[in-house]
Amino acid sequence: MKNNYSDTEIKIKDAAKSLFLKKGYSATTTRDIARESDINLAMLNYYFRSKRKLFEIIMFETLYEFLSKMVEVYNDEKTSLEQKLKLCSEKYIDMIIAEPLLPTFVLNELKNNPTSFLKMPTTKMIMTSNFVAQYQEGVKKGIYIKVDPIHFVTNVLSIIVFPFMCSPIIMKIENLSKKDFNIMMTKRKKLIPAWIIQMIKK
Amino acid sequence: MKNNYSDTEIKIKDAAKSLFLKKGYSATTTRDIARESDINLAMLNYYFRSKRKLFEIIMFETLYEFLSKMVEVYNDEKTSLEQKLKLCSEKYIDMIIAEPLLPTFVLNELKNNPTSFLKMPTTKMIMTSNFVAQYQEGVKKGIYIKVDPIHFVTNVLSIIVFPFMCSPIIMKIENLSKKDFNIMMTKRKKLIPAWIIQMIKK
DNA sequence: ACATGAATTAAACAAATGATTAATAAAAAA
DNA sequence: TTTTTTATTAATCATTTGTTTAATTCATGT
Repeated sequence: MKNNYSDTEIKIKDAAKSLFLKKGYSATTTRDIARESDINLAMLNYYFRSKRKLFEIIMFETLYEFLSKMVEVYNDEKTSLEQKLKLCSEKYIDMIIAEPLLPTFVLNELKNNPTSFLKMPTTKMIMTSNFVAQYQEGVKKGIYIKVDPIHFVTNVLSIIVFPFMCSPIIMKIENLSKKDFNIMMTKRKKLIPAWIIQMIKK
Repeated sequence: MKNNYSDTEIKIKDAAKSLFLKKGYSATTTRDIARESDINLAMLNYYFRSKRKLFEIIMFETLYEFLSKMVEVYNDEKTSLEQKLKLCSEKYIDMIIAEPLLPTFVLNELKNNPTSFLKMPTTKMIMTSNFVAQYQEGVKKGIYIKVDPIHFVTNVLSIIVFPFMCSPIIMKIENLSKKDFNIMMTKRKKLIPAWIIQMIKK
């Protein structure tokens, strides 16, 4: 079996992703990427035509991977709402601990270029997911407090993701190392589902 | 009475703040700022010595203003915890509606330069505020569920601020205009305190 | 009115940056 | 092997960008 992607092409993409995540699009230069990936500067344009094109490919792939993992949990037919809450709290936090710069990067670059999100097929799927349906079912049954599902979904995501975006602040005011911070986030994995349930239960 | 700040100095700062918020530090050029503020390019260096210095002044002032407003609510001796929740939900949402790019800007630039936050005197004050004390009192009385105050504070801020950072996504999946989005956020002003109370109440 | 210092301007500079070119090396096809 | 295509390199180009300079205008105090 032969590899479709050349070695250098992957090296460029890996280095570029790492740099874009760390410094953002504008602060990352093509020479940065060339140095980090240890390739000749011209190879970037040879494989990707332009810095912008390279960025867009990385942005798309990153978004796609992220959203796929989300929809996976939200649309599982076998799990209950409470199980889903536990699962997504755990999965997302693990995910972000593994790539802590991702949320800020995505939301920041999205602000400048919302079109790239429009292209994502999985985007709108969240509101029609099994997760939302189960919540609305619970509302009908009188178990859960009624609120527009968008608020419910937003709240869950807020409580999971936002702390990571604040990590420099939290680490500063609590005198935490990066390791300590991750321990704190790991503790949240169990706390969040309980909070959310408590929040919506009648 | 004479003005300490020259007209052009203010014009530069206003334009620079607007551009830095919109595009970030790196994507904003000194010529952008000169054009936007309708001043000669050299005036930027004349008044602020460098783009970086100008940025740091704006960053400091913006952070200071933001944090001052926060501490103001958190440390009010006259209000109860529940009143504080209502007040800060209302005040912060109004604040961010007035300047919606602020949270993403602050958190994003902070990531690259956490030192600027260290300089803020008000930073650590949050954890020693009356707000936190009142929560811990409630825990002692057995009214509230016990949890590390940092989680409590983080949750409140998450639910208030994060939706704004997601505004492009929310607007896309819900087909909202900017006006619609603001209406949604205005509705949250009343919902959030109820959610938080519900979340911590035994 | 005049002199002094501050404010403003156009022009220029040096470094950085995204991209291209032309030559060379490596790999694949013939 | 020879030919042809693909990959890689160093050098270069044209802009852009942050900053400075030197000349000019404006304001203020005398």
